[in-house]
Amino acid sequence: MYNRLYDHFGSQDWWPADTPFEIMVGAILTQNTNWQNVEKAIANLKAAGLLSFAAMSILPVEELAGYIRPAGYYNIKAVRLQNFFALIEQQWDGDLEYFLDQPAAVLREQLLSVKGIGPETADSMVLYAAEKPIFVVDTYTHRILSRHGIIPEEYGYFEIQELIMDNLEEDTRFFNEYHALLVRAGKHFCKKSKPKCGQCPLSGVGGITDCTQTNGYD
DNA sequence: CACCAGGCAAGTA
DNA sequence: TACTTGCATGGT
Repeated sequence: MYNRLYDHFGSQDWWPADTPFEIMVGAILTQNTNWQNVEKAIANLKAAGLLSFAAMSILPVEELAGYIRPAGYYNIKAVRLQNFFALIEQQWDGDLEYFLDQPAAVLREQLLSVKGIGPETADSMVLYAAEKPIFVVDTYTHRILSRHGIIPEEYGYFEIQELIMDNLEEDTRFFNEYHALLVRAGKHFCKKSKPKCGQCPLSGVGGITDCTQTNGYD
C-alpha cells in the first residue's frame, strides 16, 4: 500500500510547519478540523508575533481564542492549548527541547495526561515534533484499511497502531511519509460519502476489487 | 440546503 | 462498558 501511494502521490514532506512548537500547536488545532482552517489560525498567530511558547503561554484564554477562531472549536481548543502549555511550564520549566528529548513511550504518556490531548494528537507530536518512530492513526487510516479488508471495521486506535508497528519497520521517516500519504489518499479518494471510488491507487489491495464508482483524480 | 474536516471529553443508560 | 452529544468555523 505504501509503495502504491508513494508512486502515485510522491513525497508529502510533512509536517507543514517551521518549528516543533508550531507542529504541536497545529496538532491541537487540527482536531476534527480541515487543515485550511488551521492555516488561517496559525497565520493569525504569526502575524501577531505570538507563535512561540514564551508569548502564547502567557496569553489570556479569551485572547488566545480570538486568534485561533478560524480553526473552529476555538473556546475548547484555547483551553486545550493552555493545558498543554501548563505541562511544559510546570513540569519542564518551559523548555520544550528538553521535554521532547525523552523516550517516545514516556513522552506519549505525559502528553496523554493532558486534558484535550488524545491518542492521535499525542502521537502526531511524538512523530512529527519529537521525530520518534510511532505510527499515527487517524480516521482516514481506519477507513482506508477497513475498506480494503486489512482490518475489521470495529478495530480501535491502539489495535490498528499495534498491527502496523508489529509488522512494519519502525522508522521515523517511513511512519512520517506513510501517515501523510494515507491522509492524502483519504482526502482525494476515500471520502466518507463515497465508499467505492474505483480510481484510488489502492484499488485491488487486500483482494478488494469492487471499488468501481468514480470519484475523480486531483 | 446538507455534508465534511488530519478528535476529544463528558454525559447517558 | 457502549453509545451519544457538544464543540464551531469555513469550504464544497
